[in-house]
Amino acid sequence: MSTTGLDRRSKRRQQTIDEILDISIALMETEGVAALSLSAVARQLGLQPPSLYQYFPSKLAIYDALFQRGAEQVRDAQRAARAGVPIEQQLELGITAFSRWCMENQVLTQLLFWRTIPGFEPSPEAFAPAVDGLTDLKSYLQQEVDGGRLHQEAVSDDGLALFTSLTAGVLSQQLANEPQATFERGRFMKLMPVVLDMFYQRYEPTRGKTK
Amino acid sequence: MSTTGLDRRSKRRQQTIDEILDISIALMETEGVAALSLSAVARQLGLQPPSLYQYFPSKLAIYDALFQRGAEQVRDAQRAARAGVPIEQQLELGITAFSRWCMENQVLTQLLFWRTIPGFEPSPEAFAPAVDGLTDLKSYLQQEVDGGRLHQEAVSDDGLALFTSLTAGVLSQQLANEPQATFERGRFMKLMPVVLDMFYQRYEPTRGKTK
DNA sequence: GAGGAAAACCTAATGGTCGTAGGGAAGTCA
DNA sequence: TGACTTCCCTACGACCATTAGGTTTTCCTC
Repeated sequence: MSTTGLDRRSKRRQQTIDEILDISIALMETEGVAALSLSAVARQLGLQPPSLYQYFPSKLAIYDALFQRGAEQVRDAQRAARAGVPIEQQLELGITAFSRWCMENQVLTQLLFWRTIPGFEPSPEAFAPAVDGLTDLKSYLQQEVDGGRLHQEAVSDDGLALFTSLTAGVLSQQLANEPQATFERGRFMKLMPVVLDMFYQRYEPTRGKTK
Repeated sequence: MSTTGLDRRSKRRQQTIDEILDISIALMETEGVAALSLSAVARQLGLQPPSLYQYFPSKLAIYDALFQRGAEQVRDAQRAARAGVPIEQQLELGITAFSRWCMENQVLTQLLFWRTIPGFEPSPEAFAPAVDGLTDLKSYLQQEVDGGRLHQEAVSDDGLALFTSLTAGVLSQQLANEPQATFERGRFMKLMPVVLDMFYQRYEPTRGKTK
């Protein structure tokens, strides 16, 4: 009773914040990630531009919130895809979920994996879920090592860097050269299983010398 | 005699154009590729901003000229590296030259391989040298196929897409996560020979089934 | 319900951006 | 010298992010 008002107000506030982020994403989809305009957001929201400063201290703060949102979403999408699945399938399903999410959220993907917004660097808080994702990846690779499906070296720094490079490469090419494609039909996206396969071959457990 | 004046003038003009491009690159290096400001360029050049429109019809035209310049440079850097070298080394040397150029020209690399400038799409003219580069790559892969060092499939559309994805991936990760590194010391860059090796393994000529 | 605090929103203004219009000065050629 | 082109300028319009400071609305307490 005594807190209903406060709840009500802060709820409404959160609603507005979400709305700002939604509108921002929509605008970036049509105008480009770096072309986000606070005035345009305010216009769509029926507010005057300075009013947005009630919710975000600057334009970069909006990018930061979007970064965090994206990092959380892509992390959770992978976790959801891996939940309740046999261990030896988890890595592949995670990659698939990752790829699909990226294609369906290209704006956020660009923000997350290419750092091209002048002056923007994610805050530690916004970056935390991205670290989670990397930790998840490491633990799943470790599972594969423990299960005898990957060589020990796969979880080394080089192994991880290679893994992320392979996936980021396919993603990067798809976004830059054929962004309008869907996840299913992307010319580059369909290479995702291929590079995963190549990774497994490189870190074959039996004769897994890394040169 | 009669044309000295004209030559003189057009030479001076070309000089100014080059100067504008040089200043633009320098500014983008410190401020970010998307943060290029015509006013700032004019300031450094000792001109008023509108005067730049004598040399470029718009800001995007500057990006276009830079795109072309970058595409030419990276193509020629690779060609130079491969000139007069045994065939079986050309591909690797080309990749090395490519990687080095990209690390030393990150601004242009970003413009070439990530398309993140709102509203910018390279003109066919600016894109031409990039097509050359891809044609070069194709012919060198074909050489490797003919020399019995790669399977026929390596020059298929998938093979090419895979090749560019592998290299773009390493590059992408390096630029996004460790841009201040040099070519020699980059955590991801040193994976370039690794992914090249993986490519050769995937398209081994003897038992080269592509699954 | 009335009073007061806090939140939400506003207008006005600063200083920056790109790009256009139109005019003057300098260089070039007959 | 006179005509023509190129170069550069000032002035302007339309946008942008952000700050300052005032007003209205909303909500809680009394």
